[in-house]
Amino acid sequence: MELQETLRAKGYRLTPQRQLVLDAVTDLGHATPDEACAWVKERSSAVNISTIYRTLELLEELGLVKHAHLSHGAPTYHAAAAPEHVHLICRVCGAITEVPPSTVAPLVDELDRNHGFVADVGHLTVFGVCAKCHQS
Amino acid sequence: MELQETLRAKGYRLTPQRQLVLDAVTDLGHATPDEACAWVKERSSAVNISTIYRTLELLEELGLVKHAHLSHGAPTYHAAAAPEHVHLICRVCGAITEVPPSTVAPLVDELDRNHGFVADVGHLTVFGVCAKCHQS
DNA sequence: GTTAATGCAAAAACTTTGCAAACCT
DNA sequence: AGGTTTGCAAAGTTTTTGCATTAAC
Repeated sequence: MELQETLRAKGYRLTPQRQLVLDAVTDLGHATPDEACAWVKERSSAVNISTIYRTLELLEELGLVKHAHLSHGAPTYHAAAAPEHVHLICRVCGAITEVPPSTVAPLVDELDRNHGFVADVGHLTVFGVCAKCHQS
Repeated sequence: MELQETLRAKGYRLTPQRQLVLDAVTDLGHATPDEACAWVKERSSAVNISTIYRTLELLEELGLVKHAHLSHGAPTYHAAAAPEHVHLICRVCGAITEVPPSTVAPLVDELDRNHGFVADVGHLTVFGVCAKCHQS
């Protein structure tokens, strides 16, 4: 689905800024508002930081991006078009690994059956220690 | 283990403020720095918000509290002494449910076996829609 | 008496808001 | 043309830092 169609379906307009912000998030994989802003600045004229915030909020409303609070402070956005994935974050080295949702399918089933809770897998983040750091 | 012993083992001192902050987190179950500050203010003389921040950081270093990024922005702390639990957060009504770690044991095993990733269950948060909100 | 910890105030980081000018359709 | 979106600047939040004073040991 084109960005323009999605926007116009709700009376919004396609602007270069909106396309750029979506491109930034898609290309970066994970991006804070600041990082997205920097990405845009590198390859086009700068987009104001407040526009970045407004655009990310809009894109999230449209379901094109999602956000999670991965690190300390800033929220991290990623494109919803990307295949859903679970984040593994190493607390020692900070590395972010992605694993397929099938990994957590049993958990999702369990929560649904026993708690009536429908988990949003695309938003799931597991903190811990990665293989590399666990050796030391 | 007493708070005082734990502190002194590392050359730190026990102060009323530190005891109060730990009490706040323990009693509240989940608390943002601001909420902990309010709790203290209600039953004792006020503790400066910067002291709250410094104390939470210290208590976390000592392993007495842990934090997660549950909501938008503010980190949420909980006592490490409390039994470990997984947080289920409903994106519709905001309700926080706690479930025992056994629920996610299969997932934890899987991540360890296939990715060498040792998950920190006490820090695990699952976003989704709770039973109540899912009906509508 | 030493050294660590607190409170205060100022700064830093992050996010939101109002409004005139510019742009999309 | 008409309504939406942007950039700018200012204000709001949340968190951190420096330093003199106070308190723990």
